Amino acid sequence: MSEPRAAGGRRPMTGPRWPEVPARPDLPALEHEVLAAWRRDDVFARSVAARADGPVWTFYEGPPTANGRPGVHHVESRVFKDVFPRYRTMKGASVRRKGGWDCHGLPVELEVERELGLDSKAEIEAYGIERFNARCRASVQRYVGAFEELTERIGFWIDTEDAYWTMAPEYVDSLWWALGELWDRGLLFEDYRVAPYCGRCGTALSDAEVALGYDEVTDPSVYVRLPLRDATGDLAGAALVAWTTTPWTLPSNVACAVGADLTYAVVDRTGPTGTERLVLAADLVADVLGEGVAVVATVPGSALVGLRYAAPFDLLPAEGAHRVVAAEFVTTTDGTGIVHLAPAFGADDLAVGRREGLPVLNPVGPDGRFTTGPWAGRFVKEADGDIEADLAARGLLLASRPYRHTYPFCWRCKQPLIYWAKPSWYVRTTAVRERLLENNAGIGWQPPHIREGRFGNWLENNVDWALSRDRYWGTPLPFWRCGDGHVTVVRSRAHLSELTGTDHSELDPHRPFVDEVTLPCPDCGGEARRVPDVADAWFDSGAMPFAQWGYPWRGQEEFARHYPADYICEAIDQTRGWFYTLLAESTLLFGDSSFRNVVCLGHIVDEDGRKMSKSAGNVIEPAAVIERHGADALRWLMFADGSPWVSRRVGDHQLEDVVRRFLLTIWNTHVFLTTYARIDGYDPTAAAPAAADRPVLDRWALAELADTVDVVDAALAGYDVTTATRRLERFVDDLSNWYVRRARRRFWRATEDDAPDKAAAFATLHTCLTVLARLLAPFTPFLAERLWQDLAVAVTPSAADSVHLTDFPVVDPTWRDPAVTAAMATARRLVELGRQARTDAGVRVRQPLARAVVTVAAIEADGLGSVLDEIAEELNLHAVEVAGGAEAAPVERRLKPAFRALGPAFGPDAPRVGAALRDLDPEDVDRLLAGVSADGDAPLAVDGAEVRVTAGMFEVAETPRTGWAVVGDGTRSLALDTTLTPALRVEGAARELVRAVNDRRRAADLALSDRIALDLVLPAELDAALASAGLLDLVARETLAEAVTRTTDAAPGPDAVDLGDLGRVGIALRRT
RNA sequence: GGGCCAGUAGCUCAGCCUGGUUAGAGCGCACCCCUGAUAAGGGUGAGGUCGGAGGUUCAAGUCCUCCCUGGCCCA
Repeated sequence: MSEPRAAGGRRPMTGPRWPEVPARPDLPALEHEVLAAWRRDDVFARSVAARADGPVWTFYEGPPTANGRPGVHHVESRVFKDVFPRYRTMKGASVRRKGGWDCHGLPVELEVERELGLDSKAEIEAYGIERFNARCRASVQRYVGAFEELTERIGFWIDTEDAYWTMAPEYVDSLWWALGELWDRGLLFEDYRVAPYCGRCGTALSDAEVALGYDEVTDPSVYVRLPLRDATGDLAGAALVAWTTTPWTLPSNVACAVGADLTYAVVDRTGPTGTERLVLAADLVADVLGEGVAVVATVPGSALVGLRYAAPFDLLPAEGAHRVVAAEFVTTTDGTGIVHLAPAFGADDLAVGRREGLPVLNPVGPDGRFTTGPWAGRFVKEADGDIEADLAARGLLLASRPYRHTYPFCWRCKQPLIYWAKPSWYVRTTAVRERLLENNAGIGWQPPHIREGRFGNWLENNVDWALSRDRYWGTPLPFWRCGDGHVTVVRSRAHLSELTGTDHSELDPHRPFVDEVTLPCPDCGGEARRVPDVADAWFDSGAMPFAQWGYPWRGQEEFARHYPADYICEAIDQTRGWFYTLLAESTLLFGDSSFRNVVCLGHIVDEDGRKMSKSAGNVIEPAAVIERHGADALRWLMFADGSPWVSRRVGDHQLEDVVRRFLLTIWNTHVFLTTYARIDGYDPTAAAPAAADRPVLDRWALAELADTVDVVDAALAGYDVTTATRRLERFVDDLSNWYVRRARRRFWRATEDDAPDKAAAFATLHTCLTVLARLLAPFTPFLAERLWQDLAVAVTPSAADSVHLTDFPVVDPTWRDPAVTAAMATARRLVELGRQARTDAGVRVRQPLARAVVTVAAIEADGLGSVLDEIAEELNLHAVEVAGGAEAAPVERRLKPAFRALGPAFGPDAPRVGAALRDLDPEDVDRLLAGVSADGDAPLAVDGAEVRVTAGMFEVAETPRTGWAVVGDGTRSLALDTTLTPALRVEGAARELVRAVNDRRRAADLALSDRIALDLVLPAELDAALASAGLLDLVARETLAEAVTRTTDAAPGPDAVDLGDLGRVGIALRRT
C-alpha cells in the first residue's frame, strides 16, 4: 500500500482539510519545499520582527574566514549558532542575527599567491600591491557566496545582507579608533619579536606554514668554553660549557641560562695541553667529556646565577650582558645544561632577555645575511664553519659533533628558516592580565572546564600581543611616524583628513592607498609616513562587538543595545583565537567581557574517527551529504551525538541512523495520525475531554509531554543541547512505541462505539505532535515546519502560518501527573517481564491467557491499579492481579538489603547483615516482617550474633506462589498462568482468523475503511464454539465485515488458515 | 616537557558532579513476533576485568594519587 486512501463517500465533505502525507518522505525534497516557502513568506525576517519589542538577547557571529569552500565543521558551528537564537526568539526575545565575514589575513593572501603563481613578497611587490589586494578582495567575495548558499541550505537563520565585513572602510575606521585608544593609554609599544623567518623570501612564516616544512637534517653542534670572570673558590678559573646547534648565533650571545634546581658539576679535565676546569650539568658530564674527569664540586644552578663570563665574540657592544641567568626551560635531555642565549634568534631567549634586561644583538639583516663583522654578506647558516674555526683558533671550541634533528625549512623555497627578531608592534595585554582573569571568571563556558583549564591557563601565562604583520592584505596599522620618530595614531579616515588637510573620507583604507598618504608630524612638522605593517587579522575579529556597527563613529545606539553578547559559539581552537581576542579587546577598551556565554565545539572527524584531510581523501562535502540525508539529519547528528565538545564522527552511516531512528519515527507517527484524521474528519478545534477525564494512557502521554517541555526548556536556557536532545529522543520513542502502539485501535474504531474515547485519543496525539513540532523547531526546523503545516496550518484557521512564528510551548498544568508517569513506568517494566514469561513458556502473544499475578515494591504499588488494564491488554491477558490482595495468589517473600541504610548503621558489618537478610527463608522473612511492623524493629541473627533491623534496611521482594511461569526483576515479578483452556484456544483461533482476514484485505488492496462481505469455510465444531462464545461478532467487527456467511460442510481451499487441532478455515472476501 | 579532554558490550556512546551491591541505550549479531504505521514496526537473548595499579570508605564505574594509551592545544 503506497498511500492510505480515504474511503469514497465516508469522508466528511466539510471540516478540516487534512493533507495527504506520503508514507515514505523524501526529506531533502521536503526541505527544499520548506526553504521555498520560507523565502516566499519572508519567515525569517518576520520571526525577528515579531519580537522587536521583546527583551534583547544578543548573539555575535564569529566571522568565518572566507578563504576556502565551507566544510562539515562549518555546518557544525553554524547549526549551534542557530539553535539558541531560534529558541530565544520563540521565548519572546528580540534576537538580531547580524552576519559577518572575516576578510583579511595570510590565508587569503596565500590562496591568491597560489592562484597567481607568486612565490615571495618580492614577487608580490613586483606584481603590485594594488592589484594583489584587489585579487584578495575578489577571492573573499567569491567564497562568501559559497558560504551563503550553505548557510541557507542548513537553515541557519542569519542576516547575510546585513553582515559586517572586516575589510569594509567603516569597519577599519573602528579598528583605527580602537588602536588610537590603546595608544593614548600607553598600551601600544614597539619591540622585537622573534618569528620563523625565511631570509630568501624576506618574510616571516605563520606556524601553519612552518609546520609544512619540517625535515630531518644533520647540523653542527658545538660545545663552547666560556671562561668565568671574577669567580672565586672552586669556580676560580673555570669555564662554562655551553652548547648550541646554531653556531652563527654565538656572536649575538648575551647570557647563559641554567636551571636553578639542576645540579652542576665543577670538573677538572686533563688533556694534552694541561688541566682545565669546566662547569656543566652533573648528569651530562659523561656524555660530553667522557671518562677520566675529576669532579671537584657540585653546585645548584642557583649558585651560578649572576656569574659573569667572557663574551665569545665582541662583534657588537653589549652593556650589562654575558652573565648567568636562570630559566625554566633548561633541561638535561641534551646539550650541557647551560643554554646559550641570543635574544635576537630565539623566542625563549628574547623572553628571558626581556626579564633580565639584556640587550638584543642582531648582526643579521632581513635577507638572512650578516650585516657586519668578518662574515658580512654571508647567509648565516653558511657561516657556521668559519665561526667554528674562529672559536677553535681562540681555544674556545671544546668539541664539535654532528647533530641529527628536525629543522624547519621554507615550504616555498626550501631554504632553512631562521628564528629572527624584527621590530614589531605589541599590545600590552599583560597590563590587564588580572582583569582578564576576573572577566573570564564571569563567563559561562560550555564545557565548564575550559574556563580554568585551557583558557584560564592561557590567560595566566599571558604575554603581550604581537599585533603587526609584515604583509599586504590586512588592516593597515594607522601609525604615522616622522623622521624624528614621533608617532601619530590616526583614529579614522576623517581624522586623517583633518591631519592632512585633504579629504580622505572616501579613501580605501588598505595598502597601497594609505601608504601613499603622508602627513605633517604634529610634534615637529616633519613628514610622517605610515609604518608598513598591517594588523594581525585576529585584531579585526576581536573588535567585532563594536566595529560591526562602525562604533564609535556611527552605530552608537546599536552598540549600546547589543553589548555584550549573551551567546557566542565556535570550535575549541578559538580559545587562543577569537575567544581570546574578543576578551582582550573588550577588557582593554571597555573593562569587561564582550560575551557572557560561550559554547566550545569539538572537531569533526570522519566515519571511522579519523581527521578529515585532503591528503587522506576523506573530506566530506557538506552539500552532498545534505542532499542525501537532509539538513535536519545533519543538524540532529550535531546536536544529539555525544557531547558538543568531543570530536564527532560524521558519515552516511551515522546520518542514516538519525533518519531511521529519529526523523522517520516522528514522520511515521505523523502519518499515522494524519491518515486516520483524514478518514475520520477529525477537527482539532472541536472540544475534547479534559485531560483529567481522558484514559490513563492519554494522561501518561501528556505527562511525558509536559516533562519533555520542562526539560528541553531548562536545557536550552542553559546552553545544553545534549540533555534536550536526549529527552526529545525518549519522548519520540515513547510516543511511537508506547502511545501509538497502545492507542492504535482507538483511532480506527467507529465513533459511535465511544465518541469521547476516540476524541481523547485524537486530541492527545494531536497535542503531542504539535507541541513536539514546536520543541523541534530550533533543532530540526524543516521537519518541524512540515509537521506544523500539516497538523496545524492546514486544519486550524487560527494557527500561526509558520512554526517559527509560534511561541515556545508552555505546559498546561493539567498535563502534569508524576503519579501516572511512575505507574506507567512500572507497567511497562511488568510488560517486559510478561513478554519474557511468554517467550520462556513458548506462548505467543496472540493466544489469550487467563491471568497473571504481579508483585512490586511497596513504593511502586500506589497507582498500579490504574494501569493493570494496560498490562493485560498488551500481554493479551484476561486479568492482571496484584499479589497480596484478598483473592490473589499467596506470595513468597524475600528481602533485598538496602545498603544505603545498612552502611551507616552497621559499618564494617553491613555486608554480613546484608547477606543475612538476603539469605533469610520465606518463613523467617514473615516472622521478621511481623516483628518490624509490631515493634519498629526485629532481631536478626548474623553469624551467631544478633542485631536489630528496621523497615528502612531492606526492600521486600514478593513472588507469587503459583507454580506458573515466573519472571522477576529485583523487587518486581510477574507470574503467568499458562493454562490453555478450550475457551482460550477458541479465542486464540478467532484472533488468528482476524489476522488472516485482514491479511487478505491487504492482499486485495482494500482501503482501510472499505467494508467487506466475508465467506468462511470451517469445521462445524469450531463454528459452533466461535458462535457460542460470540467471537464471530468479534471477527466481523475487527475485519469491517458487514456480512459473514459460514459453510461447515465443505472442504477449505489450499490457501486456508491452519489452526492446528481446531482445523483449517477457508476465507473469501469481497468489497461491499 | 606542560595543560586540557577522552578511555565503560564487537562498534558508537550514556551513567561519574551528588559513592549504595543487578552498569544502561543505539547499531551490529542470534532467535522470535507483528502484518490496520507495512519498502515499516516490535520483542527476547548473548555480549562488559567500567584502560592499569594503588589509596580513601562499611561500600568505588563514580572520590583521591600515580601510571598507560589516544586526541587537542602549547612549548
